[in-house]
Amino acid sequence: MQRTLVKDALHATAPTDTIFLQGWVRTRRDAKAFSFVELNDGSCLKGLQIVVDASLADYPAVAHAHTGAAIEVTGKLVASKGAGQQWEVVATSFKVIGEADGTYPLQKKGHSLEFLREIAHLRPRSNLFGAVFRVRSRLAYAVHQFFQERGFHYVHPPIITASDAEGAGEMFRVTTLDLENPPRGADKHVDATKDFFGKKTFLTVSGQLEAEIFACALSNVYTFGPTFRAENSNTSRHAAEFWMIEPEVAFCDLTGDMDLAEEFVKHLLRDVKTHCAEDLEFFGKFVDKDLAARLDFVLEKPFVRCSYTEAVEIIAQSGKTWEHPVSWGDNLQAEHERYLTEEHFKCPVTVYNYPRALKAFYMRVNAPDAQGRETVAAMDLLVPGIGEIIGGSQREERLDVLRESMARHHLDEKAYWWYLDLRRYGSVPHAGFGLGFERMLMFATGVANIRDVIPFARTPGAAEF
RNA sequence: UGCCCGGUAGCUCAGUGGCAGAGCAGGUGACUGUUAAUCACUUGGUCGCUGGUUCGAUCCCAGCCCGGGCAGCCA
Repeated sequence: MQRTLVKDALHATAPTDTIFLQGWVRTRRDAKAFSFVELNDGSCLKGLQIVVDASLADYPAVAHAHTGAAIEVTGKLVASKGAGQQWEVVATSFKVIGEADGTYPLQKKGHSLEFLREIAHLRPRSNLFGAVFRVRSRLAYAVHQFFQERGFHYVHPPIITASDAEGAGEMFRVTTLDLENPPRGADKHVDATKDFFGKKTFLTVSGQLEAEIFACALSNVYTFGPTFRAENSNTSRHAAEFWMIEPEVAFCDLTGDMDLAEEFVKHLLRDVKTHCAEDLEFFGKFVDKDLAARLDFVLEKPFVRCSYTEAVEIIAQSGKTWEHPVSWGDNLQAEHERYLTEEHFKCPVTVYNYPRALKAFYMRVNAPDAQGRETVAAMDLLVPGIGEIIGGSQREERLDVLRESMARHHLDEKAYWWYLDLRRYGSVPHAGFGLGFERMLMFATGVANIRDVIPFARTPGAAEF
């Protein structure tokens, strides 16, 4: 018999004589003559109430249907006599497929997020994590939908790379060399030419440089895949392995890039709001009371755009005492970014045109300002509660300027020969950005820790599961 | 990596320099419709680890381990 998902059963418009369900027991309530079993199959937040009469031949099985047990139920879908739900199933058959005894760690009571992280193999069965991972799935779909509908092509840059995408942080080394006894050259250093790829290789920290190649051929492209950073970062917004989306657009300047970023963020939030309404309502109730208001607010208003130079002035004139006072040329600190987006503008803010010295070599150099200060066409999108969610730039398409920037960063042109070739043959203005998928998910759900929006978090000292 | 907070039953937590506590979960029973059901009874402990102080340490001290928060770095 065909299985019906709880989600579909709950949306029934009429009673059904026979329905077949499979799932896991969330809770059970026994009376003298019958039991209530709440069945959840992950298809949606809510469970379906199963009523098992004590006269049923299968009734003894109910005693084994503890919280967490896997069950199969056949029965009639009927209007519930109780107050809490529209539909319930009166069982005609009730089978326990996989028992769960009293050591099952998930209880009906609330658990701390820290505890649930330690049982990452079971936490998807909780209300909160079921909701998180349904939203994660939908959000990934919305990413593809947004770009595909706009004529962007999905490209797959390599996970293993020899190019040290400068400025993006520490990299994980990939090697098959014997670490106990590596081959050494005449200079006693480890001989990387003996390694699997004949050179030093790493896990990618960004697919951007490769995406530029494809943008300069297919015009509009995006990547969406895992990204690795070996920084020893211990914060609620950093993971060593995360998913990143990197669109790259040919014939596009920084303004077009900021437009795309804003449209993209709004599309994702709008989509989740439409298609994950029940899960978002749950987050609004138990995770972040202001979630719904914040999402509406973000969708309604245009994001503020503010140049780095203006931002520095706003921060200086705020009248606040800063742990790190800022003057032109300094990096904006977390406290400054938070002030801009949470207090001053109370809105997502795109800060653009950063000092050249602070940013990566590939960013396009702007004309100096009246005081002769050099900036690059970079932008960061800051959102309340999280901070930087997007970082992007227009890329330097002029060969001579790019070579000068590389020299400033002490980069070897030979290692970037193919990147320079793009500027030699049919070079065009182009721009792109990177959006941290998990940070977007945090923003969309209100979940405060990145470890709780990724199935199995990889952070310094932690790679369980 | 730095600074700060924490670790007591399966979970959430209280507590004390002198026999280890509650609620929930588990078990037994009761209950004619429950919704984190309720009620009665009940099982359950290396008080993170190691060392020190003490007649006596779960409690005080030191080191270590683990978890969390913030900062830096970033998406």
